[in-house]
Amino acid sequence: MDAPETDRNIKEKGTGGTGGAGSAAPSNFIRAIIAEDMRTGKYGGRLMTRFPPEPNGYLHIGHAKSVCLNFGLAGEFGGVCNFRFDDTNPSKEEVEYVEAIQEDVRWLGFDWSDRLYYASDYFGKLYEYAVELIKAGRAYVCDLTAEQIREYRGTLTAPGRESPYRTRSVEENLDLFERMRRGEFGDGSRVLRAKIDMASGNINLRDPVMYRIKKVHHHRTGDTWCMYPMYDYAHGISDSIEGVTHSLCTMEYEDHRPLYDWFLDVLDIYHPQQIEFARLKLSYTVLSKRKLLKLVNEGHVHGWNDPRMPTLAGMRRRGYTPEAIRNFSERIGVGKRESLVDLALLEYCVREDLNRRAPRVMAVLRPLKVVIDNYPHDQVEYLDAVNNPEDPSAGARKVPFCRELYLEQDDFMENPPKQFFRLTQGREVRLRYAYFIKCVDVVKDEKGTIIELHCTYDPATRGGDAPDGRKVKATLHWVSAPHAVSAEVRLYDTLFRKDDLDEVEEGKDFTEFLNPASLEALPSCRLEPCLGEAKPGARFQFERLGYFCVDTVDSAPGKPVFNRTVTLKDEWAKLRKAGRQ
RNA sequence: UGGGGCGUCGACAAGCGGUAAGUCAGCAGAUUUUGGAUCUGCCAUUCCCAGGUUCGAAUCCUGGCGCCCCAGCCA
Repeated sequence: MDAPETDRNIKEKGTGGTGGAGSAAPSNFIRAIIAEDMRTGKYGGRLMTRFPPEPNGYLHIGHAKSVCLNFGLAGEFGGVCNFRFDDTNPSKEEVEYVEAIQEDVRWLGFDWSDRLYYASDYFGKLYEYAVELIKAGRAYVCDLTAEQIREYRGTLTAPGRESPYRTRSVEENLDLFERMRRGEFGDGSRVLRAKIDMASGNINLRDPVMYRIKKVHHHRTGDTWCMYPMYDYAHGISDSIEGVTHSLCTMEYEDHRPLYDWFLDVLDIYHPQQIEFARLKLSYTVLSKRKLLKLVNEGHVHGWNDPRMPTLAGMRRRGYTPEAIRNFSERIGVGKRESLVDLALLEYCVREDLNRRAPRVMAVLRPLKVVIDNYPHDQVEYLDAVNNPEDPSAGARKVPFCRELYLEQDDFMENPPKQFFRLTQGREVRLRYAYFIKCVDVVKDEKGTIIELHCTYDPATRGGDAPDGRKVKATLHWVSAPHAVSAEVRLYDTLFRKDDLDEVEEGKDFTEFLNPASLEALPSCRLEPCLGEAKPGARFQFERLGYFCVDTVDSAPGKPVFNRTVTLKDEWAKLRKAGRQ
């Protein structure tokens, strides 16, 4: 195998690692194994990993962990990572997925150069190896039905029985296998099996199926084949053909490793090593393609890219950044034990990234009309506002201010608890970048709902500072009523009300724990005028509220729809919540 | 006496015989024109349990206990 060493896997700057001295990346057992193999020259100083998704669904945050691990480690040690679709089961796989998956990995920031492969590229070679195994007396065609094979397999505690077809001659097996290939037999009528050990404690070794007949059109090979190789047979050989050195997969494949090794050993071909790590579990969501598919198919969400989905497509639409996800992948570590990662860690990672880069703007989600009684009727002032206090290079902008404004309904309380230090009657607060105002009157409708506030402002506090040095306890965001842009803003909460959805009691379905309040759409929010022309995908911090991005699907020119990516940390919300309990 | 894996703070996670890193969460305080950000301090005398070896054990040994995975012609 040749070993391209100049390819770069990482488009953007990687996260560093322990490959070099003084790096900050935490160590993990896989990095340690690779470092040791590199040190001893086990593969001639070569490192090749691979990311092998099956194109039968969209990638989710759990896959991101694997992508970051495989591409990240390769980048760190000067190796490469191949992109390979594990497309051995055409009845479940679709081109829609192969395209979406590539887009997701590219978006995450990784580049596989020209190393895009498909297990189906190797169908010919796989067939030849199968013939070789038959000739060596290590594989046979079995006529048992699926049901019979299951019966003969035995149970977890009882050994299996050998198939009556196990002793067929090499000639007969060769003939039958060739005729299987030619399509002479019906689906499910025969399979090719490896001849290993029907009494093995490891059920995977009880003469596993290598090929099954499936007269199904394949998205790449068309109708060339009417039988397809099974994962266990195809995967190790694919790794071997490509010259992979470290084949990383999740823990449930640990029992398959003896089989992975068996095929390569018996065939006596290049032998990569399989290493297993624990798959990611994230609180308040599900990470299994089966469950995600169900959410999509049953309409619990609006597609794979619904912003509430833990798919990369959903998270991207929600406003997550690749940097945040890569950082999250690094922080969670890699181990062998099952663990449930706290959603709060993911949210921390997005906030950390967005805090640095998202321009700040003001947006009022639940508008409450305010009239500044002593402000001139036809006057408009343009006040200076900082775009990002974390980034001076982001500059400043002008924000219009006039007599009629909108404030957030939550920022006014008639009978506030003592911890509430926002606006109330008689109290003075600051309007960000504008003036100190004091509430002098409250207007209600016949039902007693507050519909308007009357305030006075202090002209001497322009910009937000009082020349006499007096302080206010709160600074509120606001928007000029006549200048405001109206837009829909979608607030998201966790998709589920339960943190660990594997802990669902017998007889209950995980969908029973869906959060009915996971989406709240606010149709008429009032935004600062500059937001009218925000481009789809653009991310902002709405001051005091959270990070939002322009929806790429439902926004129209001049009529943006915003998705809340994540809230800001909120002391007041915490106090309120504690007070209720 | 089926096979395999795993058990370190509320959640992740270092540690590899020399006397429990770090991060998130939480709590307290400083600071603040975002109750944001930032900064400080606190948060495992103890590593599933019980024995043993050792001057010394989360790390080694023995025996328990607990959790996860495997009986697709899925991956």
